[in-house]
Amino acid sequence: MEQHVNTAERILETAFELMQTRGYNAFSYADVAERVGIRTASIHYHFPAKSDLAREVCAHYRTALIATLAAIDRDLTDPADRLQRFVALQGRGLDHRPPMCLCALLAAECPTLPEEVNVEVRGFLSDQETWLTRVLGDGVATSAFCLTVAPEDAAQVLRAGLAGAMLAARASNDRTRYDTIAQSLLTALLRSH
Amino acid sequence: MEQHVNTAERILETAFELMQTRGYNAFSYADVAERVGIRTASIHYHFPAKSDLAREVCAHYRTALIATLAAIDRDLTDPADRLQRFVALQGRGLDHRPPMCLCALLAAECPTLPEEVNVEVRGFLSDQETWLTRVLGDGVATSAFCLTVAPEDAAQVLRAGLAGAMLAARASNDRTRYDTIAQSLLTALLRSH
DNA sequence: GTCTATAGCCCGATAGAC
DNA sequence: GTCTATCGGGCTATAGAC
Repeated sequence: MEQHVNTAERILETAFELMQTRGYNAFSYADVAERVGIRTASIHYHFPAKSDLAREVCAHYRTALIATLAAIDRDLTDPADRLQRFVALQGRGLDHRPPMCLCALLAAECPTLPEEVNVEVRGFLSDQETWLTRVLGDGVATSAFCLTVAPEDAAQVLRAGLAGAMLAARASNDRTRYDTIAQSLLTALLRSH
Repeated sequence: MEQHVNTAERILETAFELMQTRGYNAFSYADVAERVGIRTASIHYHFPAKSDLAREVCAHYRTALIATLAAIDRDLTDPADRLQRFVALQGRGLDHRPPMCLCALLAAECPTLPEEVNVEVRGFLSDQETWLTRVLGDGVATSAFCLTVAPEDAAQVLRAGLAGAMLAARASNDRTRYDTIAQSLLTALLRSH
């Protein structure tokens, strides 16, 4: 019988939380089943293979990322404000744990990931860098700030720095590390006139 | 009978290469045994548990890192040159694969790592940031360059950025990405007078 | 759609012969 | 020190009852 709250959705949400904390290789169908309150065989009904589940988790949250970026564009106009909001949203970790971007975690596992998941990871990176490049370019065009490198290079530096900051924050179990590094990074990248 | 070339050393070297490419969870004693040309039981003789092997791999290469940093200090005096050398050495990947720092990879697995390995990962981060802070501080003191943030903050930004750059390079399977991001990062951080 | 049961594999680890 | 043999467990995945 179909659950009142869609089972596939609950599986996706649970798998996302596990992947965001443990990555792909270190979570199992048994972990998901236990949390959702079903058996592993039921997960296979909705997602035949683990790679299917992981791919759909990525696709689901890439869509959410795109929506988040669109919301930033809608709510704020100043490029510097948009960047601050982006940094802050990335910094919202699960519960009270350090923040972690699914994309950054999976990037570390790339050589052992199913190719279809790797495709999503590269898409994640591309989505973020495309948006960052545009916002950074806008900032230069409107003289909101100036850059010492090209917008597309600054975008890659910013995204890489935030990913490294999340890893450092989780490794040292210190949430504040992300914010410290993120703000220093913005200070170093963006110059007011 | 003891091997002509110490078996424990060969195990350590092989385990290091596997950990640098796959991380901790995705390599097995079987992988190491096959490459070294022995049986898994023989590895257990030298390293009783997998956590023992991983800890010793980390300790071994932390020592190598310290030696490398000391060599940079010995060979070069200009702080900017020292930073460039640091970036270049980190960028030397295995074979023709993208560069990857053992520490950055393991940081992604922290929540699933044996605590004794986590201790080494934090030590790795600390070693690098201590050295970078000193070199960056030297650069400011000798007016070789100036910083827009405190040396300890710039050190964290630099290390995080390089870690993120390695992950991006490996995810997109593009070695040049590391160099591009690293140079942009240095350009943004260091200002000449 | 969810279950029980199980296949088949890989894993880390140990016992004991040599 | 290295081997063979094996244990116990976790994993992904499937078959088939309900």
